[in-house]
Amino acid sequence: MDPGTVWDQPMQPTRRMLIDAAQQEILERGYHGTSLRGVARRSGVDPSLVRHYFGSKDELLMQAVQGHIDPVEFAKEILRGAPGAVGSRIVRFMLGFWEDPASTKSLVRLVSTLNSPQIADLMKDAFIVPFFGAIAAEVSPDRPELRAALAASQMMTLGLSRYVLGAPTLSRMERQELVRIVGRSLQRCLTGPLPEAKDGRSGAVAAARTGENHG
Amino acid sequence: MDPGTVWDQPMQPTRRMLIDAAQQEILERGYHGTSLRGVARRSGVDPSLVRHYFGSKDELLMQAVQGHIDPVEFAKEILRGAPGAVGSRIVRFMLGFWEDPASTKSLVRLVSTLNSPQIADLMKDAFIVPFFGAIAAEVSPDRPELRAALAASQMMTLGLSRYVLGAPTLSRMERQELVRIVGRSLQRCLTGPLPEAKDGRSGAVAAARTGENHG
DNA sequence: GTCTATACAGCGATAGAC
DNA sequence: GTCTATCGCTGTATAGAC
Repeated sequence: MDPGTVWDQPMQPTRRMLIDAAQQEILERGYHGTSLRGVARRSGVDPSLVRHYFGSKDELLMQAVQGHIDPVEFAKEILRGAPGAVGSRIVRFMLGFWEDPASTKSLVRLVSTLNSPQIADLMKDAFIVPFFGAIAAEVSPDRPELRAALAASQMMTLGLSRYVLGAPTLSRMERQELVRIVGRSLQRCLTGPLPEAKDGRSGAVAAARTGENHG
Repeated sequence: MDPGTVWDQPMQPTRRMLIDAAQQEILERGYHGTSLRGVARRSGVDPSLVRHYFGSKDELLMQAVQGHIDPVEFAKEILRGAPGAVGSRIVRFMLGFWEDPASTKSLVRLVSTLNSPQIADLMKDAFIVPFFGAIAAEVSPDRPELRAALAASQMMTLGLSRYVLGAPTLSRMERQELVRIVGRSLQRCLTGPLPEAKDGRSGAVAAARTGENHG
């Protein structure tokens, strides 16, 4: 349960330095406030060098945000333990992920998600969908894709509200209470019963279910 | 339940034209892709005129996004009806808000929220907190601020996932099914029992509302 | 008040020299 | 690999016309 080790892997020192600088810049100035020139300035190199390494601003920032995550590996961690407490474990894991004092990278991710639809797509495809998908596929009795989507929604907004936007109530809540409350809600999303359609729409539900195709 | 009428109120025609142009630009090019010069170009005026009216780009975009909303008025609409179905009514209302074909303004708001922390703050303070706060204050038996925060989280991410990011599952779900599923979850947030602390900290004014919830 | 003209520093991108 | 020069674009600022 130590996300930090997964992201960092050897790369050329200059490249590494530029990415670190970019992460700092994103945190301090926001995604769009970060410039190639600023990253170069902070690193003490020429702006064109940044472009030489990354080709474009977007590519630099994508790499600064992406890191190297294996969501399925994380999902396996979560799935080790009682299925009835998977909600709590997800919340605990994500809080640890975001609050990891050893690195600012997880917050870079959150901040960037808010600032750029591109990065949001990246987060979605590279982490959120496979992570929650793997968990729901294992523990959810029916319509796992729907349950994964709902659970992912809750966790993403929890992170954004608490760490980025600073929504008053969620920011002040203690970790333990969050785990309890959000964990329970998540658990219901994943393994609780889904509300049933009241009229004769079960056909539509069944169709939606079989026709579900992530694209 | 017609959000559109609340936003529009008389203002100088040039100002109005510029704001409309800004909203279009935001929708087409994204928040940061929108420029004073682009708005001026679209409106056929000099870029400096835009600055004369709004002072800065941020101010223009804030006004283009803000409109004139009275969240408490909306909350009153929601509160008219059975308290046990307030969750469904919120979802139905918000979906109508976002999908209103008569105007693109609600989507401008969503898109902008994703793109700029400033706008996100505005949305939070001017709409989300008072809207959900007013509802929770009326229907939630205990800790209404916490319940409002949780409910707001769910709705915001539903909107972002469905309309902006295009998360696969949530985007394809039918309106009716969303109302049912998310509505029920919202209802639980607002009026259901909260999980109790093990050290007995939060006296979850228990029982009372066992009819609607317990997923 | 309403509007235009001009100048400025900064940005991302590109081409090419060493 | 590293750097210089240059392009068109941006937001901002000031001066001034009607």
